[in-house]
Amino acid sequence: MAAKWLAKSEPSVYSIDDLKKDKKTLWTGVRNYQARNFLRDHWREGDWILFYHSNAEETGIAGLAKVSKSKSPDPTQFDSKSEYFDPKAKRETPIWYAPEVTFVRKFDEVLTLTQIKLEKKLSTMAVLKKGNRLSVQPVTDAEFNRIIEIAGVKL
DNA sequence: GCCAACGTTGGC
DNA sequence: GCCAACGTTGGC
Repeated sequence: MAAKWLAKSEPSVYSIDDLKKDKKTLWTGVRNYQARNFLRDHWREGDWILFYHSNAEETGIAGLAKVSKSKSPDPTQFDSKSEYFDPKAKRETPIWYAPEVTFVRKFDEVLTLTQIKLEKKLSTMAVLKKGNRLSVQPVTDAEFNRIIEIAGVKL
């Protein structure tokens, strides 16, 4: 069965609307080892992604995407002009990974962090843990299904 | 803009 | 390997 993930992005940097417009994108710029391990070792083609807007006017889950290509090295680590450039990374030994992510849909309304906090069935979500800054987090089937239900999405 | 919580760096 | 200093994340 396909795994489920939550991935954070600041909408001022890259929003669900940007993904809708682009249809797909490489999930570049993750520079945290724990998050990197999820991207490199666990994201598989067909996995679901909850697109989370952080540092936003409306913080919360803004839509749905899918992993369309896994295990792809993040090209920005090799680009000396990129803010994500990593001089330690070599093409034959990449450090950072950027799976390709494809737009599925935008929620009619953002499922806000406030709503998530109020929802009993979502109380287990990693994103609610105090001080959890991980930009990539696993989501359980139960959590995912409840979110989809609240958002009124039929898959 | 503030600041708590966390991850990373680097001296020892 | 310890840990203080520093930088970043992200909610508010």
